[in-house]
Amino acid sequence: MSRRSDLTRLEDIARRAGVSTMTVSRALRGVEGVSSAKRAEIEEIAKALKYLPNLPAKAMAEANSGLVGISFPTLFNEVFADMLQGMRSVFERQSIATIVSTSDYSTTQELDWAERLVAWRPAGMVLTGSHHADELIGLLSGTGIPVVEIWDWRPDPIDMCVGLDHQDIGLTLGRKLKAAGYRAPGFVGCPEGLDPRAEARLRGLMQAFDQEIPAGRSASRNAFQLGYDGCAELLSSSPDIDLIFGLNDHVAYGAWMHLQSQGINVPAQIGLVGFNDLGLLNVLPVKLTTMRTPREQIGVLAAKAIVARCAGVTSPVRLKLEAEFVQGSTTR
Amino acid sequence: MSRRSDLTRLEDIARRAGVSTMTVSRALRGVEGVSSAKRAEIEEIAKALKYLPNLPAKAMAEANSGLVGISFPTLFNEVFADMLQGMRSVFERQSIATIVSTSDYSTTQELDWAERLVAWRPAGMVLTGSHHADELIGLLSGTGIPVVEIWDWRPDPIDMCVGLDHQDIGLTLGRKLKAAGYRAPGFVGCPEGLDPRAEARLRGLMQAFDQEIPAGRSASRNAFQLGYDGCAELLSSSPDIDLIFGLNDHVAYGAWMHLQSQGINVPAQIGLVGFNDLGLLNVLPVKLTTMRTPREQIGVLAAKAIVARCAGVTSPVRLKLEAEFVQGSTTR
DNA sequence: TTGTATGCGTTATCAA
DNA sequence: TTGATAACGCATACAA
Repeated sequence: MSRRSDLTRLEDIARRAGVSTMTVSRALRGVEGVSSAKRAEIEEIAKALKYLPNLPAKAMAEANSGLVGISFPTLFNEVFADMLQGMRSVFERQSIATIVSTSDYSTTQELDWAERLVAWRPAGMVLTGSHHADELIGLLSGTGIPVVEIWDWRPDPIDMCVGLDHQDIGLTLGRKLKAAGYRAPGFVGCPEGLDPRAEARLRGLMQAFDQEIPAGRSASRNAFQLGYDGCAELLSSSPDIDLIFGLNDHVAYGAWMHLQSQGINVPAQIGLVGFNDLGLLNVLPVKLTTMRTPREQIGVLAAKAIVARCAGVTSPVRLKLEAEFVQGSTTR
Repeated sequence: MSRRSDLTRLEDIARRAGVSTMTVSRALRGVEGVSSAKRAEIEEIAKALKYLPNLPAKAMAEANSGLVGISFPTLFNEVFADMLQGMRSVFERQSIATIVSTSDYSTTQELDWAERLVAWRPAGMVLTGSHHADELIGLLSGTGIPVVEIWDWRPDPIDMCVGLDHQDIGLTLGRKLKAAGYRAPGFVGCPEGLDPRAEARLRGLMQAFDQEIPAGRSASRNAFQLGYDGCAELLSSSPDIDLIFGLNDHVAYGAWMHLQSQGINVPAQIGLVGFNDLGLLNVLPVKLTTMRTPREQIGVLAAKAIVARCAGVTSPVRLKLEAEFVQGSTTR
């Protein structure tokens, strides 16, 4: 295997233009200090030779690859896909490539990924949530890599954070529904240690209703199914509830399908509430009561925080965004 | 900004171990030609010093970053997320990082991404479908980068391909339903040039029924909504249909919701067919008739093809996989 | 405005 | 089995 690739290098352009490699480098990077005549000529030659920069070489010279790593629990969830979309819209404009990974809600997997990522000397990294393996801090400290934790907000992030205070949102939602007269809430799709955000929301909800946190099963790959089955279980174990909280919209959707199949009237007999305000809900014959979360915005702001840091801005970004109560027809 | 990072380098380990950098390099890579005593000592020191390889430097020295680029039309579609999952399961085992991009069904965007990717000197790239910008071939030719086109099968891929013959699948499906006695099919979510696979399936279906290809709107971000609205339109424009093909399961799902809302009995009055056999369908009170596509398997095989090529295997992979007819209760 | 010398961390090559 | 040297392609630092 030959060591040199046959792709055009700065040196090839330099030879053709009769200048030094450095002049070409400066010209193509848009750095000051190149006469506009030379710059134009160099750009033309570069285009003719179909020059593509050697990014690994650039990364090595700069001790920074310019890559950004992003870790999500899963991509089988529109919530994370939305945040990813938001980040991409910013990163693409800057020609920043992203290395996306999924951790399956495992801090160990997240840590493994982080180690492999650091080996790439990334320009930044984005983590979902605020629960991480202990070793992660040690790994990151001293590297100077900008880190943004998203989705979760907390006062003392590793570096920066852009997200929601899920417990507070749960509390707000719970109070709203308590004020609407609901007294006996049930929960479908309760987390069991996998999803800390869902747990935090649940804590807030319970606080509003002065209840214990129920045990339950977590939202797995098929949240619809979980909602459907979970609703059936809930109705048989707690027949006197007057309100059902779904862990998220998907779960609530599944629960709604089950309530329909049982001929239970929503909201007359039982109220139903989701979380996130996902687009898929538009197809429900009824509008689900839920909380709208600014997912794409979170992605945009997180990406901008990293871009700004790379540009030298050192402000400590800690953004707590709000969720909006969406009154649907599944609650009174 | 300091140029040298403060992370451990091979040289640091070499100094501590009293050997040369090359010996450390060989030892940590598992290359033959290092005494087991030295190897053990070096590995220990590397661990103590928390050595993480400098991958950009490695990439430059080898003229190959080891990264794999993957392009999808979108990630807001479980189909692509499934294929991604399959690829990841293979690449993660090999510690191969992936740069994933979405093209929004635009060959121009795909081309832009490909250019940026080639600049990374990737070990391979995966493209969705067989429709690409003309310039893409020129860009890739001579680079030696292994390319796999997935989802679509075709006899003459750029390099390798792993996918389905969508037209043939449409034909099979259409014949099956014609044999079941259906005569007047309608289509919801017809593509308009965006999704060539959907068009190919549609051609196959139409061929089975000897009909013209209908005009229509493509599946956008919210396929449920499209199915719901599209079904309404279809019923008013073609009241005498006896069968509805959804562009995919999501669309069919939306259509089903609309049929329910209109009190139309499925399959007694109208049959309904989807495509893909997605997990979300488990929550439907009825099992949808559809075609099951081996999405994760496609991903796994595509990734393995790239890994094999990197290992020196030169076999021309061209895999046509089959889809399986799933008889549900939405057709007779 | 332009060029020269040097370094980035790793691997290939060849010599010992 | 080990080491010295050169090279990968680009950017920084400094000189002209």
